[in-house]
Amino acid sequence: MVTEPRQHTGRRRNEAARQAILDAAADLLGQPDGAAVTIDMIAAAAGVGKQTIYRWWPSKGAVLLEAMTDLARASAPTPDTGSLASDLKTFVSSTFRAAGAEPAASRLRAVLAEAQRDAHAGALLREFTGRRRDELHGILSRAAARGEIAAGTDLELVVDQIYGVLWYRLMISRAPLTVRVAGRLTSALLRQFH
Amino acid sequence: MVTEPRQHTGRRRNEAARQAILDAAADLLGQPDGAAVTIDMIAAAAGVGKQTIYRWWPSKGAVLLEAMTDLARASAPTPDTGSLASDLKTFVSSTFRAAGAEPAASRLRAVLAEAQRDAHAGALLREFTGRRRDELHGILSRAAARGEIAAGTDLELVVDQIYGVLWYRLMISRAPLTVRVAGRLTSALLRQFH
Amino acid sequence: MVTEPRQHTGRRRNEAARQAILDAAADLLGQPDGAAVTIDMIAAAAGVGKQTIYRWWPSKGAVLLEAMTDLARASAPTPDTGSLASDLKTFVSSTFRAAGAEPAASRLRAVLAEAQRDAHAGALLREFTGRRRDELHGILSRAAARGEIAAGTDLELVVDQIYGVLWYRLMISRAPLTVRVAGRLTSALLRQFH
Amino acid sequence: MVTEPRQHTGRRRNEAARQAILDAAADLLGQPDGAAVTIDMIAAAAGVGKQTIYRWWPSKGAVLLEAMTDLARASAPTPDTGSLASDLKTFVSSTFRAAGAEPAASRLRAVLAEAQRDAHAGALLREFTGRRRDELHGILSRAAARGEIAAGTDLELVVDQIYGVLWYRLMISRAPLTVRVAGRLTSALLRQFH
DNA sequence: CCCTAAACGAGACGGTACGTCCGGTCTTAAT
DNA sequence: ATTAAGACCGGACGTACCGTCTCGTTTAGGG
Repeated sequence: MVTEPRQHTGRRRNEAARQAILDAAADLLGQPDGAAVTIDMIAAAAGVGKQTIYRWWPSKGAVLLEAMTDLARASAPTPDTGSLASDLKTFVSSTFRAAGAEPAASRLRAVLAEAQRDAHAGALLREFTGRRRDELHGILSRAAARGEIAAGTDLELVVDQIYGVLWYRLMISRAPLTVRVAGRLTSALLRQFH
Repeated sequence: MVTEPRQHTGRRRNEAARQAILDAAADLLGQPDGAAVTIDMIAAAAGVGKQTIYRWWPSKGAVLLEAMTDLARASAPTPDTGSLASDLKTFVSSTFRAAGAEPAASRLRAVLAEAQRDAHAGALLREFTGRRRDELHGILSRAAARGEIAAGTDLELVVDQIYGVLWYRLMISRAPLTVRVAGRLTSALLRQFH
Repeated sequence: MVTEPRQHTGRRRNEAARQAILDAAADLLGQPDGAAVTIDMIAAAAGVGKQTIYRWWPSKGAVLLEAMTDLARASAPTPDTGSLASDLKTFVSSTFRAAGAEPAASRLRAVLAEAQRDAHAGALLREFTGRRRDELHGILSRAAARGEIAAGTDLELVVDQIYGVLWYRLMISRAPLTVRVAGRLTSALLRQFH
Repeated sequence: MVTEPRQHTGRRRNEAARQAILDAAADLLGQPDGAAVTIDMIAAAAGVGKQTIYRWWPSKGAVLLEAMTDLARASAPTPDTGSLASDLKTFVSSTFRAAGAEPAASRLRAVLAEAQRDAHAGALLREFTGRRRDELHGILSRAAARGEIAAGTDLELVVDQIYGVLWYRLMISRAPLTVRVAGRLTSALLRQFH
């Protein structure tokens, strides 16, 4: 990736450089061969000095996590049709479809590995997944308020079941994450709520 | 760890050295601080040359996976009381308890990270988890044969939910993996089957 | 050898590190026990990463040769008294005395061995010895111009005879390289010139 | 090099294996690219276990030296025509011609380097060169007895000059070792004797 | 004729050095 | 003050080689 040189911005943070770093990181993370992403690769691809990265992020993992998070920000809004079955199916299907396809799947795998070794990345991953959990939890708690879920149900555990299946298939079994699977999982959970 | 020198075994593989390597790897993997395990550390702790490791394993990840697998071999037998509720509760509880406690949790985290970068480790992890899945699947399919689970239920997806919750809590949320959680998950799944 | 940390010099070569590497190499080369000098030893003694060595020199031999060359730079000036007998005796004596004594002798032995295996070292050794040959050749050609050496004498061969005796005694016979030997060789050569 | 398997010789040393080792070593030493010769290469080329080498030689250098020495054994006899000029010219010319041509030159270079690091090789090299010196010394001392060399001439130093030029050109300057050079050197030395 | 002892081919082993790679820190010169 | 550039230290990587070791096989030669 060759770009024309950026304008310097003097003593203010160069927003274009920040974006170039995140773009380069996201791009490299998505390589399907799962090759390791190094700081030098990111810096070279972004046309940036390494110090410019370390001035703003505490570690390589933090850059990767933020790059991944940024990509996922432009995601589908939480559905709210008033029906648990419909909202849940929509949410789970779109989540599985997005996470299961390349290059997102590669990115998630790389980022999870990074998070095991790098405390900053671990915290950012927890934050990222926390936001997603909150959306899902919102769907469930609204349904519970409507009486669609038996009182006393451990909603956190339901969330774990859904994201557990997602990450397990991504990281370990590499089984498919299709809309069909999302549908089956949703049906099973609805039975669980009776 | 200083030991007296091992006997050589001539041109045949030295089984004692093999075991020393796996023991050292297992030991280092269990360090609670999550420090990275290096090949040099394993070799030094085992009193072995690095080449002796690379002669028999294709990569560091392969050693770590085999060490972890060996540890887990001496695991609890699959329960078979004739009651799904009882068998499932027993299995999930003991699995969660074992995986959630140190030093196993640290080992699993390190090994999962390694498996994302190292194809050999990935294959061995899939093999290892596959054996555990098979046991659980056995419990479920016996219950299905007895009519305790509705025909047409996707048993693989049930297994995914259980191990998904396990790995998700280990890797990402670091939420506890207690017997209490195992009980709630078991109850929820039983409701899925009706 | 523990020293306070060096100043960094940013993106320009750190001259202090360069000198520390050459000093360490020269120092290690002079060990009288003839122990092999390794890159790790040089790096450790210089307080430098190995990469800093390999960034600037193509091989271990190149470092050793440069270290040795640097040491020899501060050598005696070429004599020029107007008398061949006097100039030659002075030059040969001081050369033999310097090369035959420790730690120079150990250094020359190690460096010659390195030069047989390492093409870079070989080229540098040729360059180093070439400079010494030139000085000696200057003495001889000035004398030839004065008529002290018969026309048609192969001066290169005379130089070979002198340095040949030096290196042969250093490398192979380990016979002494004393002022007395230098005197005899000089006398023999003067007879040769008649 | 593939050969049919050798006959075992029971509890007596296998002479064929000894010769195969020396042949392989000599062959590998003569490789013009100056590539390093390893024990494993020798063993493989000779179809021999490494222990069979180390049972009979104390180090790699010792094998190489013996291989080289064996080759040189079939060398020209010492001339003795009764004339110093003739004998010396013959000896020096044939010596220079043999040592200066491939593959002997490569072998000598490799062996000299080995001798700097390996004490066994050093001793054997000294022994080998000593035998050659003795032959040359014989020529000179016979001439001295005939009065062709002035009394008091240091014959050892004459020998040093001849072998010094030889080894210096081999090891360092890589200047040619031709019959022409041998002739000039002989003439120069004869003038030393007057 | 059998039995023991030594030599052999093979190759695993412990250890050491190699040259490469990468993370995170530092400094310079330019903006 | 921020940037691009890239040198720097530390340390892990995977490979190569040395010299030692043990196996199982083969033969010689003494009982």
